[in-house]
Amino acid sequence: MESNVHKISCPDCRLSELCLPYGLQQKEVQQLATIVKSKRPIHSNEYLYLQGDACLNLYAVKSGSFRSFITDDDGSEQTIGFYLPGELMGLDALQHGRSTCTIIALETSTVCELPLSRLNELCSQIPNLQHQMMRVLGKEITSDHDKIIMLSHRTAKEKIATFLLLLSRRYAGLGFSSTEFNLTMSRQDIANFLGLSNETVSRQFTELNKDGVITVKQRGIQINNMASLKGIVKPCLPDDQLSFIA
Amino acid sequence: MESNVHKISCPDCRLSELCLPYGLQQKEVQQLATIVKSKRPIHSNEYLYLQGDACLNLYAVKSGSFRSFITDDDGSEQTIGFYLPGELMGLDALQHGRSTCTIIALETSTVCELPLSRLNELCSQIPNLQHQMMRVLGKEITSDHDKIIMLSHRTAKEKIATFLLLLSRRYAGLGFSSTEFNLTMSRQDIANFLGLSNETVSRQFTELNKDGVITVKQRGIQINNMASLKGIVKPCLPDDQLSFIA
DNA sequence: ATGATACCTTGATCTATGTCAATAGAAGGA
DNA sequence: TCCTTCTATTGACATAGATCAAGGTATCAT
Repeated sequence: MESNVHKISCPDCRLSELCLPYGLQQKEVQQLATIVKSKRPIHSNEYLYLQGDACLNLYAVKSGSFRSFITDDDGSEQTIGFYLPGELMGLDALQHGRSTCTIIALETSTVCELPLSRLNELCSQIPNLQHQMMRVLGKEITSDHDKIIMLSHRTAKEKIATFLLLLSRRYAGLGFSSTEFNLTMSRQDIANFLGLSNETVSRQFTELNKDGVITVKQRGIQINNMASLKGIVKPCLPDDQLSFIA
Repeated sequence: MESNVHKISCPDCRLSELCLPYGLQQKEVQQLATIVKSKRPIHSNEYLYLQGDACLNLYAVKSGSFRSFITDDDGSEQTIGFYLPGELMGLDALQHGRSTCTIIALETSTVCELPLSRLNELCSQIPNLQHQMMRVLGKEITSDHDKIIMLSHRTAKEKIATFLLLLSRRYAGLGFSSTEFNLTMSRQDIANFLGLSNETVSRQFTELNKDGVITVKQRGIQINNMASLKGIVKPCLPDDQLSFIA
């Protein structure tokens, strides 16, 4: 079973600037790498962990993408967020060591596992790492606040435009095209995430397509007019604050 | 100016079980107390800090209550949360040391100030404190997730019922009545927080009052039928998970 | 007390978005 | 390739809640 665990080298990882090692000195990154475990690939629709599971690790996305959602007692699901490479999952379990949501792979994906116990020890020894953890947690909180604003004060069109714009930025940050990408999640997932019906999501995509702002071919998205897209999003997001949605 | 800063004694504070000292040993609580500063009272409508301010402290509510909100570039406000005694403010600034929201007192209130630099040092020395910080941050995150669910998947009536139920629980946790309390925020604040218009909030209060579930006299709330109120809230909140809304 | 101001309630109407229903297109397995 | 299944689109209709407008009620300073 331990054959699934491989040696990891954060210093060589092309995501290290986006992930926990950010801001650490080379020596510190190497220390961090000693506690990181690589896991076997997780296939589409496989769970990373289930709501209620004991969860004593953080997980960094190495490749692929994930969706997190909370299941109500009545069985209904609420998508909380999507995760792309370099982003950290498992912060929801920090409170009680028990996950409060389920995380599922949207495509074949890989993750790095960081045991919280070891990570906490290391934080005591490496002030930079402690600071970086605080930054990451602070970012999660401000990103959640942005989601709260979006859900309560934006129209369907604004929500879709914001969603696309943020994906665009996140892909760009990963070195991919900011104007052409494939959605790894279904319309239903997007709808649920944005607090809309899937029909409304579909109609908004169609409209943006008709207006020439984007070209939609199923899950393939091409942004033709970035300025218009930004114009739809409320001016409350001054460009550099668009980093949310995790 | 330093006359505003008083010695503080966490070990004697009746809120210590709700606040950061929770789970710490007596000696550790005393260590924590050495870095805590008491501040002069903050009056109604005074700011604790403004969005964009450098903010290198956490603040614990000692008495009174606060509202936090984010202001868009177009000037519109979104209330993010309300804070009661024992709760921590300032977590939004952890990412960049700069606050992302404004916090305003809803009544004359007092706070304890914790410099982040000192707090981080102390976390390195006291593993229990480090864990408690993680728990607090984890709680903030799960509480934000609950807000996200509420905003995107609940009706106006469910939102109001949830809001009242959670206030009730928080007051109960503070040793106050769970069935009778005064709202310290306006209808407008509640509406904005829940993503509703103030008219809708007003109508929902009126309806709950007519149905005998609660008695509303302006800002005075009396819960007459706790069971009905819980019945309105979706079953997704299994009683002990109602601890959110900060 | 009195007036001014802010807050709250209530009613009438409008609209964005949800819901229901049917169709169409992709994807995957035999 | 064809059939099944899942996903996405489109249309018709219903409705929760927003908006607009008016009136009522506290609160507060003078």
